[in-house]
Amino acid sequence: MLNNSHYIDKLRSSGLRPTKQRIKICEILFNTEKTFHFTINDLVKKISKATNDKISLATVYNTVHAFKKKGYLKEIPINSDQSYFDTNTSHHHHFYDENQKDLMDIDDADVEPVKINTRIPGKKIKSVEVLVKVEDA
Amino acid sequence: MLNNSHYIDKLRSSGLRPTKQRIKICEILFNTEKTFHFTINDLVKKISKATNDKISLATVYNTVHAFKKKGYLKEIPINSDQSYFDTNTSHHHHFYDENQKDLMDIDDADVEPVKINTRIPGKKIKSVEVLVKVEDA
DNA sequence: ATTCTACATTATAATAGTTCTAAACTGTTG
DNA sequence: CAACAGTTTAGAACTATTATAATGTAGAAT
Repeated sequence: MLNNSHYIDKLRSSGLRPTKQRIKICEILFNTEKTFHFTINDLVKKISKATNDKISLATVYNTVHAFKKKGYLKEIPINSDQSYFDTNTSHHHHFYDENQKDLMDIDDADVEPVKINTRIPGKKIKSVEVLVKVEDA
Repeated sequence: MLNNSHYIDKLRSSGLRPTKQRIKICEILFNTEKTFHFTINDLVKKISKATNDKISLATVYNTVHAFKKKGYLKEIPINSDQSYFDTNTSHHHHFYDENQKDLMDIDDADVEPVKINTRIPGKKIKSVEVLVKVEDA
């Protein structure tokens, strides 16, 4: 509950009303040194640890989608039974450990830029995402 | 309904009993020149077009998972409300058109090999998959 | 400050994809 | 052919997510 004015400004400037639920979720998602990955379920757990006032599940979904739309979160393409989100919105790719079901960033310096030498007429590239699946050696 | 003995052998040799349901699904998935992408729902529709004896939804799921496990199908990592499968099990990447919700192969010759210059200790790379999201230009 | 209004939150219901269950069925082996 | 393990099946159950509609609230206008 340090300095929320930053989040309030951020929310307001992107056209989102700074409600106490959104501010709390900002604190949980963005008050850390390190970025991290989470599912909605993870986030709900973090929220209930962090506060006594519970936030409705619908609001959690709404907020995560709103933040994704505003570019504060990225969704990671992975086939899983649930969606994964990333607080690291800079360009980078992922390792996915199928044994531990663990998702890790790959430092962008460790991936050669992916060149796609073909295009689809009338379409432009929106993103290029690499998922490296790993397993026990 | 051409020559099923091929599928029967294939199934038997991978430890799957060649039931009429599995053979029918093999015909639908593998009797084509071109490989293709499908969801479970797509497959169910194809089946009901192709045969009068309906196959239970549970069997479709079971069979697709069995075929995936045996390496006859690949699942494509994409966040969608449903799972996408690919009868093309060779190495290649995908375009995903978010407007049309259309998934397309990228010819492997059109993608520079993706170099990952880092490793996770104790893990080996199982696959490297590139998903190129496109949108209306 | 009070009122107004559009935006947010909420509990709950609804939906959709997928998995589970347990009974009936069938391919294979002896 | 008998026996058994693997398979299919319908339907129930489960899970993640979205929709609904009533209530609440932030910010602007008065």
